[in-house]
Amino acid sequence: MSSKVPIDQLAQHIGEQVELRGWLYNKRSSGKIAFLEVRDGSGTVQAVTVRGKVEPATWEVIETIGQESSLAVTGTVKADDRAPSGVELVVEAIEVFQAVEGYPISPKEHGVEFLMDRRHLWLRSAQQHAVLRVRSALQKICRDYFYERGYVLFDSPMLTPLSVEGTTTLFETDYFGRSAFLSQSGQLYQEAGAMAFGKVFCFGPTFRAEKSKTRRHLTEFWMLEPEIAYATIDDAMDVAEDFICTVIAQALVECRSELDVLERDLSALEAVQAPFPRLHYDDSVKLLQEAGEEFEWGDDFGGGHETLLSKHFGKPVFINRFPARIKPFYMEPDPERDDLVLGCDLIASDGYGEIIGGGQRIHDPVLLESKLEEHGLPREPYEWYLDLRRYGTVPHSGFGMGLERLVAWVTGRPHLRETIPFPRTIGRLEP
RNA sequence: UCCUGAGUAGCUCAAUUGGCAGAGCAUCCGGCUGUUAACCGGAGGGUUGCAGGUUCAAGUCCUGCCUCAGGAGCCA
Repeated sequence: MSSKVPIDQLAQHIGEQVELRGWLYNKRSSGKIAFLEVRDGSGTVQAVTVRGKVEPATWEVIETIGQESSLAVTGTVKADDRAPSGVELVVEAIEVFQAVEGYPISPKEHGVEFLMDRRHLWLRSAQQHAVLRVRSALQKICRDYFYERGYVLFDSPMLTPLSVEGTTTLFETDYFGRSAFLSQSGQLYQEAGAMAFGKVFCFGPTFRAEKSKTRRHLTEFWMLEPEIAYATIDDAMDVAEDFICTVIAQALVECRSELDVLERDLSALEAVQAPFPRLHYDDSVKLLQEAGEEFEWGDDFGGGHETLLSKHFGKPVFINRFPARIKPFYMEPDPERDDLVLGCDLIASDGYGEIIGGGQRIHDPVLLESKLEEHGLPREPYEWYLDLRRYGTVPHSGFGMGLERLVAWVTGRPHLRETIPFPRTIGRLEP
């Protein structure tokens, strides 16, 4: 009786008879010998068959089945240097669940639109498979980081009656005759959580109806948002720095085989070591101007500026103290400069752009009320938010990290659409 | 919304100055006992994105439209 063993465990079963259940990834045949590349979700392995050493019916099956046929293969595990993974399976029997003909995605090159239209199948390809495994691992690493440090997972709602950052475009939906919005950030609710639990975080999807058409944007993306009571902007930067260093270091260990498949240059990730430079906004303006960029004080960074700053330092860099007028209403003013707020962005290395945005929130109720008014926001929907300042207010800080940008950075993918199973972009809602 | 580029076989692409629409892969047939996106021989496969125009002749030139890409704006 053969045992069922996942492909990534085969090396521990050399000499044993096992049964694999999976799909045909590719096939090479040479008249009297055939090589079936079989995948089962955990990995791929080469199964070898020699004509005359299996039943004629089995050989007939091998000759005719196409890519992505579902099958169970029984055979003996053998170590062989000629096999791509160092291990191969000597076939004794094959059971075909479905013989497939005409699988659309061949092992050759394809265009973006063709692949995106078949995203539900593209996921099976080795590289896409590796990227999404890294995404899965990173989500666990991120959650564990905060669980292990006393944070409480505190889920923010997806449906909200208000916009967090007044200016941004929101997806509007009908809510039993009222208007509701898909959340663009869980932060405001995290502030309520921080006042209840001290340290909280949320990790879920967020939505932006921006008409962005670049490799750095999705309309639905996942954001991790910690919020900490009795914390300043410098505390927030300390947490963000340690968090990123820990996550990258752990990913280098846990995702090594996936990063090999993706041919990621590991030295770029190994360079992610604390401390990260903390650049005052004023100094970033000077730096960009000295580099010959057309950048005025008060401008926000574009993709090119972020790339330039991260290349200059060769590691992630914080920019902090931003002009108040380019940041949302809830940012705490800089006590030393009333035209600045205590906001910070973390720019990833390798040109992957802003992966964290955060800062210190206003804790004074009177100041918060005046900022709401300044930004032209209605007071009524924010009454509960003002309550947080009326009853036991404290200085508090937090940040938001875009998961897809982290995954793109770690895996070295150039485009965010490959870092989530089914990306949502302007112009694409299917599949 | 703006700018730039692309659209030719199922897929990825070529086609000189406007002059017979091609290749590789995939598919089908045949060959090969160690292949690594296997290889070798053969076959089938086209309304050149759509509509109009110029010309003896348009994949190629002109006008309009559609779709896609990635950059700007906006942002994680």
